[in-house]
Amino acid sequence: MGNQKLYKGSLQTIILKLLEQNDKMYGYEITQKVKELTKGELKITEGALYPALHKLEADGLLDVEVAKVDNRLRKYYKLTENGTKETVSRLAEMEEFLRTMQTLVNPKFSLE
Amino acid sequence: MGNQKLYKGSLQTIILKLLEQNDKMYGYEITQKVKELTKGELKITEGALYPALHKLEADGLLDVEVAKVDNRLRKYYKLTENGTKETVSRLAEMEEFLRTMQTLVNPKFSLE
DNA sequence: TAATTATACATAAGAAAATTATGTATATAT
DNA sequence: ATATATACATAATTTTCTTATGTATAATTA
Repeated sequence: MGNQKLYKGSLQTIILKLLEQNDKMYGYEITQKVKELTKGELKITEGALYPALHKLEADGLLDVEVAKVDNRLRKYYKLTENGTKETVSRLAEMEEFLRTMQTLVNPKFSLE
Repeated sequence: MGNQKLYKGSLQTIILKLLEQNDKMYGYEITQKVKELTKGELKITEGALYPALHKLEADGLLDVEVAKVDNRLRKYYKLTENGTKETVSRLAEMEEFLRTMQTLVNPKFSLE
């Protein structure tokens, strides 16, 4: 770690991608899933996650459904129709970004 | 484009990398070089570039040398000794970030 | 059984890093 | 003559995060 600032700007895309794969997830589950997938490399903080989820919902990309499990609250989020479309384009942008950064920092691969 | 916000946090690393390859560069030259290398994908704005250069200099990673060419001012930046060290670690962080993001958005490659 | 950790949500204050707008000035191309 | 390119700079604002704090229940550990 120590490179957390590089992730700035990519949180929404990460959330959308996870929801594309998992149909519905709740906030805490997302933090754990990301920790697991990245082997602890990326830890999403609550102060970043919840505002991001609220924004995606406000923008019409996510629907929310409240559930009570073991007497504890959970908010399940899933992609709306618009969210599904937006996810495709966000992922395309992410891939382009990753390719571009790779060519910048590792010019060996820039001519492929 | 449209994915400019993904670059947030990576500008310093880009600058350091270019200076590692080119010994010394001035601000405007950096913007043109990045535009060229990324085929127009990334356009560094002056409002981002100059404050970033000033910060890197203030942090002791860059030295500056003023020159006058064709009656126009140029500020040439080059890596300090510390800047060279820091560049190595920033690039390592960047590569790790790129790998992690790749596994998140493209799980096909996550088990390599 | 008391205290800590894990689960699960939330928001507010502040920092970092951009965007956008604006400013100055010279050289070159139309 | 005017617009574009070169070359620097900063201020206001926005976006997105970190850090700190708050509430509450469940499970684990000392």
